[in-house]
Amino acid sequence: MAVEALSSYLLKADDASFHDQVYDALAEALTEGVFAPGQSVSLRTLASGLNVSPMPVREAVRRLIAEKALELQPSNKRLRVPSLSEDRLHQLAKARSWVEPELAAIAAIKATPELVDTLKEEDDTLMVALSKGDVEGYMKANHAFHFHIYKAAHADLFYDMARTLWLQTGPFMRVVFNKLGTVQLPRDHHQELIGAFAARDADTARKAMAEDIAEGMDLMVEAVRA
Amino acid sequence: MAVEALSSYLLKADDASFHDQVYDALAEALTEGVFAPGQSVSLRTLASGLNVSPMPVREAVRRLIAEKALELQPSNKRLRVPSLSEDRLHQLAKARSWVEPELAAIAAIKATPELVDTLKEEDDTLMVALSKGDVEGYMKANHAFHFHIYKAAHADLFYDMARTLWLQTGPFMRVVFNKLGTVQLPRDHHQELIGAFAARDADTARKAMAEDIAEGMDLMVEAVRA
DNA sequence: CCAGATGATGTGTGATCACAATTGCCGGTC
DNA sequence: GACCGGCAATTGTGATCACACATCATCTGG
Repeated sequence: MAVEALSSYLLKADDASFHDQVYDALAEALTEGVFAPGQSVSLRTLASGLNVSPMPVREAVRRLIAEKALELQPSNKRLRVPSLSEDRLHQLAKARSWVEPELAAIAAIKATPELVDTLKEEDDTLMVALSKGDVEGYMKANHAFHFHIYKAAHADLFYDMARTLWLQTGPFMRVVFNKLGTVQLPRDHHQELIGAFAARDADTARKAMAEDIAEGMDLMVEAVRA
Repeated sequence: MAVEALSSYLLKADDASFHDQVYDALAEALTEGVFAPGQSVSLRTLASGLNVSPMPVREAVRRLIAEKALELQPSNKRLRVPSLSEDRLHQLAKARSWVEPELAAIAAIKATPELVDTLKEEDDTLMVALSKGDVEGYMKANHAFHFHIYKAAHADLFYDMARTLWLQTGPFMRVVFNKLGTVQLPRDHHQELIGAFAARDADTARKAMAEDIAEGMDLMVEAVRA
């Protein structure tokens, strides 16, 4: 994977420290599947790719390791992107199937018309990407759709759990979606979700989100098995 | 809190890197409530308390921040132990009430006679501590009891979620228990759990664990509210 | 006697150097 | 041509230094 392209993920925010910026950049890159599962990376390579010294990268990476978005190979002590086992995928699916519906339910209660509008927009851009076969655009829009909801729940701990879970799911999501193509991508239950938020119906939101995730993860389990 | 006493938490394991040892030491100290909520700490202080340079402490602390066991004050950018809000406590309670019963259910299916024996022993030492009014002993034994179960589930992701949640619950658990004294400490549902593991009954294990946690967390919510 | 300025101390952050271990490459041997 | 030994480059880790900023104490001026 082109490490040189990493610098484009660095957004200028002078108030934030370097390692925070580096963390954000790497987190986004991982979530969007820039890195392949099993790919090995190195502090110095990342550092030069991001035009910073290895120091802030070390701290950002340490955090990503804590979140299991990266790992140190036990033998080498060398850095790499985790390759996903079917067992771990199942655990991720289970965890996501609990956390994210929960967030959806909380958000539904607190839902505002503004949120509903935003979600409609995000869903539109998602549909456009879907029809154009744009995998990257689909992933970005889908990510945005979900996390606008989660953010609206104002439940920091759950939000962060969801963020971490996506961080771990990201690297091979890309692989799976590239293999499948957008044709087979699920239509999701986004309309159902939007309706639930408009009606502030927590139960429907929870159920719709649960099904949305279950379908998506089933797709990945199938793809990984092959 | 006496930072000098920190070195006793450092267990000699030459194969592990310094920052791992430092992390383990700080994690255990946090789980056992050595640090008070809201207490501010510093890299150099911790480093000298652990007889290492600030470098490995930085990485260990970075990881603990990622796990929300420590935090950087937004104003100062200074390090401190998070003080717990009632809202966050509720989220912790909800998360624990899902993850840990789940782990108990998985562990029950895989339970061995050895596990049951170990749990019986742990419960005995817990009862002894309880009768002696030994808060610290109670907390250690309770921790050991729960995590022997979770370990037996062999579900890394869930195990780590539980570990992180305890890390966050630790600092003020001590405060609450000190305030309450061992007299009011819940008898727990440990016997029920042991029975479920002996019978490899997942549903009973899940239910018993759920009640165990619910009661414990209710106690803390009450104490925090006061 | 007290308030506000000023210095000293402590803080997190980042860069750089040193080091042991591992990896990868290149040339030589069988 | 395949295999193996040895050297160079790369890796993560830890220590140390420099810096900007916040905090706290002290001192000065009113």
